[in-house]
Amino acid sequence: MNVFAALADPTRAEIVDRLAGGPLTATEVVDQFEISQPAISRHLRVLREAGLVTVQPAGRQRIYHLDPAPLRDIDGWLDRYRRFWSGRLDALEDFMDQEPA
Amino acid sequence: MNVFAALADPTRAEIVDRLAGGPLTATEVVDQFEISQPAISRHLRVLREAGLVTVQPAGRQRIYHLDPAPLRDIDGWLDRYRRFWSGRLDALEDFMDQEPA
DNA sequence: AGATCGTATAGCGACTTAGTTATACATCTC
DNA sequence: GAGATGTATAACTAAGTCGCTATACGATCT
Repeated sequence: MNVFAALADPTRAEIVDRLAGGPLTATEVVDQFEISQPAISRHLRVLREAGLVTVQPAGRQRIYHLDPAPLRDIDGWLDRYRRFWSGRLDALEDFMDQEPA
Repeated sequence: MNVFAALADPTRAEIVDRLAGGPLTATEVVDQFEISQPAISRHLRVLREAGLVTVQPAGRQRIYHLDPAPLRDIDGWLDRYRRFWSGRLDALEDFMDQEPA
């Protein structure tokens, strides 16, 4: 559901990162981390529920693919804030005119 | 610390959204939500610790400003994934053409 | 069919989180 | 200085999360 929550866990963020390099089976993901297979399975479930990955069954294996849609959503959400760092000086100035404690 | 974790809470995400419209005192933030003042105070603390807001004391008030730096960081992190939705067919192909062991 | 493999789920414990009310504390007003 | 105001912290509770081990279950192999 909440993509930010799904990405908040460092293990999950790293799984997403690895899947950016191409699909992986569940076991291949397990092999890249120190934690147990059930723990990875659960992370994959959370990523699935967040829409960040899709599964393609292949016999007894599950091939996990990155689904970039939620990341694109975040990119869109960031649009509201880009003015703060995209060279609009008035926004920057607006942001700057304070005395940090 | 973890910006994603800070943004995972819907109340905090909305506080960030409101601060994009300009600085607000703690009380002004409290007035925009149904939850208690201490709850908001804690959310503001989390946002502060995540670097998403800065505080400027003004007498007994605290003026909270959005700090876009962590959002810019997310924007940078997304660079690794933009190829997935920015129409580059070779990247898509790159992503498709593999046969996991 | 029976064993094995790949993966998911169940159930538990330790820890964290988000809310509450009560209270502390500094600042302002009188 | 005394009271009020703005904000943060403390103490607690309910609920969620993340790890583990044990186990279930379908797919494959023999």
